[in-house]
Amino acid sequence: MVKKSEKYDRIISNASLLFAESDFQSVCMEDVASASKVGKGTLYNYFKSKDDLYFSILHYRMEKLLLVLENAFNGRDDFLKNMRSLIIHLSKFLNSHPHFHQIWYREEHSLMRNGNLPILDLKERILHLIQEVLKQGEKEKLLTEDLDTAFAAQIVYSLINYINYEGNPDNLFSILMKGIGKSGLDLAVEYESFKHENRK
Amino acid sequence: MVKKSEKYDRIISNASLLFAESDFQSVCMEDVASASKVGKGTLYNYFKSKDDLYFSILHYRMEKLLLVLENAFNGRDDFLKNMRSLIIHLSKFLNSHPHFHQIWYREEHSLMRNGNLPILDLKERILHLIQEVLKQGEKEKLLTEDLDTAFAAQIVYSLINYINYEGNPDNLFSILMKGIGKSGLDLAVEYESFKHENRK
Amino acid sequence: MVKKSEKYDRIISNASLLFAESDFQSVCMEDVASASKVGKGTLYNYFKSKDDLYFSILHYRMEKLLLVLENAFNGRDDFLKNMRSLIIHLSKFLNSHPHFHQIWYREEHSLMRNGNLPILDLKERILHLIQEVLKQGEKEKLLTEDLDTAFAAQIVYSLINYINYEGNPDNLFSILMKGIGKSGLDLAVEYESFKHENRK
Amino acid sequence: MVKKSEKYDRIISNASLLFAESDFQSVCMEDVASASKVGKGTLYNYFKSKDDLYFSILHYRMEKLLLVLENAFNGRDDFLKNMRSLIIHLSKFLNSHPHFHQIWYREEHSLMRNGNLPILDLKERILHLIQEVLKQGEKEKLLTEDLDTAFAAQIVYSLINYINYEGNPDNLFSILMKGIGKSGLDLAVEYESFKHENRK
DNA sequence: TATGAATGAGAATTCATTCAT
DNA sequence: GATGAATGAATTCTCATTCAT
Repeated sequence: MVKKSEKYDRIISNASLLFAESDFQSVCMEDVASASKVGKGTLYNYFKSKDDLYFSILHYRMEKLLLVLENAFNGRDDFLKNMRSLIIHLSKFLNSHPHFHQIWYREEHSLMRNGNLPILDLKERILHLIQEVLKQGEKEKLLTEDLDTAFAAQIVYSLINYINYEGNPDNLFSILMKGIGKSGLDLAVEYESFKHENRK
Repeated sequence: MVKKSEKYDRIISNASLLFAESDFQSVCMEDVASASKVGKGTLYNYFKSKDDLYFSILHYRMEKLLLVLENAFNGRDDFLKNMRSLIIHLSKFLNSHPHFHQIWYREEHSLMRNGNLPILDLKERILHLIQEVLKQGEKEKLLTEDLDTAFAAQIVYSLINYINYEGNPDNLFSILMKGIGKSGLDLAVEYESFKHENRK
Repeated sequence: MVKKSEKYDRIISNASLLFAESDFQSVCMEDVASASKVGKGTLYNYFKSKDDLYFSILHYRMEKLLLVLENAFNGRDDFLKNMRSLIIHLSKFLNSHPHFHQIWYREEHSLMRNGNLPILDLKERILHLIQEVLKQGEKEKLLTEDLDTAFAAQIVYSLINYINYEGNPDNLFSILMKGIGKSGLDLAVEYESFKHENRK
Repeated sequence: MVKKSEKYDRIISNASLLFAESDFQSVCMEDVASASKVGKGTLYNYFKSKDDLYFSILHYRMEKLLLVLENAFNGRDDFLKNMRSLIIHLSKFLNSHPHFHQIWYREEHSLMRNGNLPILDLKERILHLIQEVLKQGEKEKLLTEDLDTAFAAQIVYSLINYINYEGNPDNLFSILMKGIGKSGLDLAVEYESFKHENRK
């Protein structure tokens, strides 16, 4: 599913740039074609329609992101390590594909409205993965008792879109950790020292 | 600037609904006109262009929202009361104008890109207001020392879009309060009890 | 139903010419528009689509033709007079609208295939009218006994398309009259002398 | 010219079906290729263009039809036998190639317009053959005196398209025979009895 | 010879905007 | 002011044809 021709990749990349710069309707297929150095008709050999192209960008990247996150999450490590790994890989991925990031953010709502099932499924799987990490934290008694992990996963997910627009995500996650950590334990502090340790 | 004819209001309201249901390009002036029970040409007596109509929706509502928030914020009350007031009024406003809420969320990014100055200015003023409230909390020594209030205001702002989509915003803000509150103080707990007090 | 704007008429006329000269797909809306001296978009104010325009030509003219034939058929006159009247009016009408005639002929088969109901209905009514005239001839004992008038009407109808391409329709109808007339009576001869009478 | 590869035949057959179902522009070379189980490029080894393919269908079949009719017409037999033979073979041929029949009918007019010479030539030769048979009838004093045989051949030709769409062509030809037969002789009656004889 | 990916000319249709009434 | 018929620029998508393999 992930292996496609080099030309498919090229179109996805160039179209991402254009769609990130302007909105869906302001980008025309002619421009996508010439930016990708292919003929207009060629686009339609790879994508059924403009809509298909647009959603393929999301689907293709989200699929790859999910793979990255699945690799980043390692059940054997402890909660803090896994959480940090998740965040770092996520951050890196979004940095490598800023145009995808922008489109993803923009489409959060309309995706639900339009009911694009394959993409909604990918979103569910990403949320599920985050929740898995949080559940581990719960087991390790590091999180607020009675924390609704599904709800917390949503918050993390919604903050994803905030990462990278503000450079260093550590400030944000420091607040997040304190917010969801057990009172008295002050997870944020541990998280901070944890980072310094790792940097050595 | 805020006082306009009844017809202006009607167009803004009906257009909001349409623009919330579909995206900018999918809504045509003909539909806006007939939904508003005016002729197509009449729209152009009130708005220079379709773009102008679209951004007028944002501007008109954000202007009213700012008024509401300015009234809600009362320097004489204490931080918790003001913060809560802010949140409640915000929540109510967004509930009364769900279509505006949807459009606002959707445009967060493109606003910056397109550099629509009057609207960016309104956004700045809303951010500034939130920051003022946070600064008060800082003065009252209720927040994490060295908290970057501008940054925290951004987080609050970004969470605005999350409110109402998940019903009761209290869970969310409980986490937020803990996240930005001073360690040891556990602002979230105070916030919780504060709510119960007020309900009496 | 028959009263339409002058512009509607103009478009129908000009489009007829173009569609008669080339086939459906070879005519483009741009050409129809400029031939009719209207903007391209204006066509779509009068016709939902290119298909609609095409079939409107048929419908519009067939409706008028039916009116003409209904006026031509006069139950009080005798069979020969009515038949001749029918033929003459038909001939005149097709001469005045040669482009329509060409399109009508071309579409005979595809109409049935595509099941354009309003037009099929008009065709049925034209066939019915011809059959009425033939039934009168039957009553007057001028036709072959046991002649299937529905079938004979079909033959007359199918020969309509032949009229005018060969100038004087009298030769054709002389053969037709002999073919359907009662043996011994030689209707064709009567028909011939009838014409000469009328010319005096 | 008639002998071609098996692949040529296959393409002609499959293309006939498609062109009979839809009109020229609605059939695409891709469909013709896949229906014929050859690659798209291969079509262009057999036919210069789509137009060429289309007219080759007509030409190829009309050429074969002409052969059939030439064999059916036998100067030594009498008029009625030859006429009947002509009709039966024609009827059989059109029954075996219904898709060709449909296309042929549809193109009657545009052929003249487009001036496709090889096909117009074939049409002339078919008309000529019919006329030959009629001339024989004239010699045998079976037809209306002064009948214009060229004109009568045209009528017969134009009725070809009617055959098969209405099952048994005998009713039609009975009328035709009466129409062109000598008065008093009543060719139609002879024709009827002739058929019964032959069936024995 | 056979193939089918690539191409781009071409056509239908939409819709913001204008302007005569 | 209010209207909606007229306009044509702009855009998506199709498909005959080519040509490298």
